[in-house]
Amino acid sequence: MKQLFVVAEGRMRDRWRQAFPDACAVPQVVDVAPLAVVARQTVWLDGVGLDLMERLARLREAVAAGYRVVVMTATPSEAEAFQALNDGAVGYCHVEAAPEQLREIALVVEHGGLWMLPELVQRLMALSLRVVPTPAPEHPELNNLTPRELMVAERVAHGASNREIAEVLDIAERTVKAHLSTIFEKLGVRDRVQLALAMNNIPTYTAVN
Amino acid sequence: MKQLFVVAEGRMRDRWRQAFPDACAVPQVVDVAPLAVVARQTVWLDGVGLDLMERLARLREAVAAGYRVVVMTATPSEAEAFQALNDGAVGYCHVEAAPEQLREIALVVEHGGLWMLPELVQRLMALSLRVVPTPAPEHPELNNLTPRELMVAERVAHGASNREIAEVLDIAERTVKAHLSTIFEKLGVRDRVQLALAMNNIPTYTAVN
DNA sequence: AACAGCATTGTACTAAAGGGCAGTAGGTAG
DNA sequence: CTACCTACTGCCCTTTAGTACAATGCTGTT
Repeated sequence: MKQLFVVAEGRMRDRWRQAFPDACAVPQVVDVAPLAVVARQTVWLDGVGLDLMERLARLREAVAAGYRVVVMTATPSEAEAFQALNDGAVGYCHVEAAPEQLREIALVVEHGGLWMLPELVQRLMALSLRVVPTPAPEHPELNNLTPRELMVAERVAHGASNREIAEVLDIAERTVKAHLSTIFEKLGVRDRVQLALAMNNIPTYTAVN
Repeated sequence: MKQLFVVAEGRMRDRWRQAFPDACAVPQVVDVAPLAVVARQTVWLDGVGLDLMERLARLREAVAAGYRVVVMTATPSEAEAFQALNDGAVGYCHVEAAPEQLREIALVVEHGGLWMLPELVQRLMALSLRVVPTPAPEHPELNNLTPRELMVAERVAHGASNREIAEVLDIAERTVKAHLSTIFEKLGVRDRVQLALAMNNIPTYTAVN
């Protein structure tokens, strides 16, 4: 499988050459699109020297042309990564990635996989969990809370300490604790952290082990 | 690379056997963990017959043990997929996937890639874009966290206690605290509750009432 | 070699959090 | 009136959380 490197300066980097001896560099995808008799070829997009819009345009062109596109950058950024993958890229890596790394990436994307920096994968998933139709939305047990308990719970849900809550509600700190104890039991959580997460519809996985 | 299939019923499916003639089935990952002399082995987790919590527990065990985990399901769901990948899985597919497909997936994950149903990839990206571009609540300081610190922070963000984190990461509770102290300072939060909220992009009000 | 950053852990201590027990007080349903 | 719920609070105690100070080992870089 031949690799196509799209570079603004039209220059191949040594690492790419090391990774794929028979790779070739092209200034733009459109130029080679007609030549791509073999469908599903992999295109490596070097964004260095291009601004955001230009890069995006190149990416879309390549994707539209039916290529598998891996976006390379000198300054990996979360936002850019997601943007790229969202626009059809199947990989996002550093321009200076090691040759072995490049070959790994090629292998992955050529077999239908997605490749990005491990940290980004984590971030991406964490973020998605917030917007995905929450499987456990709205605690029904919330209705079992008394008005006063709800006040306390809401403040904990926003990171307030017992002392702060006591001050705002003008009650003793002991009372806040008393409310919290019943709240914990009613909602089936064990401490204020889990309460805060539950109040914000964020799942907690600690019950096991 | 030998494939491990974790199944509740202890039964291999024909398709798996076809894809990997020398694969073996095990009832649970923990049972085989000591045998895994070769690091980074791939584990296929069949969740059929298990409830959500059980599946999650198995997944975490396997991930903690250092395996690459592919979660298989009979009823693919967006939420479950993201959940699984968020908890460290690197693949999510159908239990009845074709043998060729399984081999593709194995290849992808063994080379550091991520594999999931194409539709899910689209959905995932579309969803992330809705939350990522918002520069306001984004914590840029998150990039200042070291890998280890990030691990701890993630767990706290899911409601884990120091002891639990220490157990999972196999370090002293004291070390967890040490990491947390640095995290608090780096992210500008004062305790684990605010950290958990910050990690989930939930605003905190403590100054005002 | 010297140095910085990361990861790790210990002792010891302070401060929150959380719970058990007990008691007061107001309101409401029976 | 009695029983019950909600709200509130005290004392005392245990468990977590979090910090201060100190130290070791490893891994890169200069």
